[in-house]
Amino acid sequence: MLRIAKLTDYATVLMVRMAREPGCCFSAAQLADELGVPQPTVAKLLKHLLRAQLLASARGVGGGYSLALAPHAISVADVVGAIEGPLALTECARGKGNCSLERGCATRTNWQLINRALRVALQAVSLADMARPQLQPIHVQALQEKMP
Amino acid sequence: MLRIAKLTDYATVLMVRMAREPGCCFSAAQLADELGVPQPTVAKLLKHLLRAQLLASARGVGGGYSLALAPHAISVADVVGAIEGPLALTECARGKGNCSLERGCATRTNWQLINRALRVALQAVSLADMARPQLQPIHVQALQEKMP
DNA sequence: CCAAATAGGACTGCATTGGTTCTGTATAGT
DNA sequence: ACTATACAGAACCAATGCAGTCCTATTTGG
Ligand code: FES
Ligand code: FES
Repeated sequence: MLRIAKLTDYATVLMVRMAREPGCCFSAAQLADELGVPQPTVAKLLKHLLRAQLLASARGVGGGYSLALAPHAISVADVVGAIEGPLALTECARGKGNCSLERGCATRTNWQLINRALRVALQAVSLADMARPQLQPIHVQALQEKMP
Repeated sequence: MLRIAKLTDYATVLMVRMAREPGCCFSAAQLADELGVPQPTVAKLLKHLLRAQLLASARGVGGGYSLALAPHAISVADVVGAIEGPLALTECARGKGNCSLERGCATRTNWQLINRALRVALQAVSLADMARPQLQPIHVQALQEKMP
C-alpha cells in the first residue's frame, strides 16, 4: 500500500540509534534489547545494512557494528535502498519490460518523474536529521509550472 | 518495496485515459480492450474508483463510467488513495497503536513529515498533468533548513 | 421481455514479507 | 590452545496481502 516495509522502519530506527553515538560499537544483542525487537531479526537487518556498506563490523568478543560514515552522510534513501532494493514506485520505473502496459502507455515517463522526486526527498534527509527531535516540514515546490 | 500496487498503476492509466476525453462515457469492456488488461480486473478497479467518488456511472445499455470531476481537479493522490487506502508510509503514520516501537521511538514524527511531503507531492499532480506527454520535473526544496 | 451494462461480494492461487534456524568463521581473553 | 562471544551467510517456514476470477443481483434502453 505504498508504504515502506516494517523491517525498513526497524532499520531506520536502528541507524538513528547508532547515529546518536557514532564511532561507538553496538552488538546485535544490545540493539535488539534496546529496541524491543527479537534478536535474530535485528541481526538480519544489520547484515543487510553491512552489505550495503552503511555499517562497519568487528567480529569476535567485544565486536559489533558501527556506522561506516558520518550520520549526516547517510540518507534515509540509503537505508531504504539497503533493505528494499532500488526505489521504484511503479513496475516500469525500473528498466524496460517490467510493465505489461508499456506499449503506448501515457503515464510511464510522468511516473518516473514522480519517482525521482520521491528519491530526492528521501536523499535529502540524513540520519543526523532524523536524530533531531523534529525536522522542518519538507516543502515540495511542486509543478505548478508544467509543460505547455 | 515502497512501490504502488500494480492495480494502482492500472487505475492511473485508466483515469488518464478518461481524462483525455472528459464527459465521454466508457464501458469497462471498452477500457479493458484498449488497455490490454482482462476485463474483470478493469471492472473491479472502476468500481473502487466509483466508490471513492472519482467516477460517475450509468447503468444499463449504453452505460459506462465518466470522470466525476474535471481532470485538473483529480490528483494522483486521489487515485492512489482510492485503490490503496489512505497514504501511510510507516505503520505508525496512521494512528496510534499500529507500531510496536512506539514508546520512545525517535523517528516517528520525522517519518510523518516525510509522509506528508509525499502526500503533497502526489496531490500536486493532477490527471490533466499526467495526460500531458511529459510534465516538468518535480522540484523538492528539501530541508536544508533544519531544526537548530 | 431481453440484452447490455454496472454493483457488490466471495473466492482462490501466488508472491512477498516477517521472522527463525542452522552452520561457519573470526577474535579476545584465559 | 581452548573457549565464549559475536558476526556471516544462507536456507527455511508461516502468514499476510495482492492479483485476478467468478457469481449473483440490479438497472436501463430497445
Ligand atoms: S509502462 Fe507501466 S504503467 Fe505505463
Ligand atoms: S513509532 Fe513506528 S517506528 Fe517509531
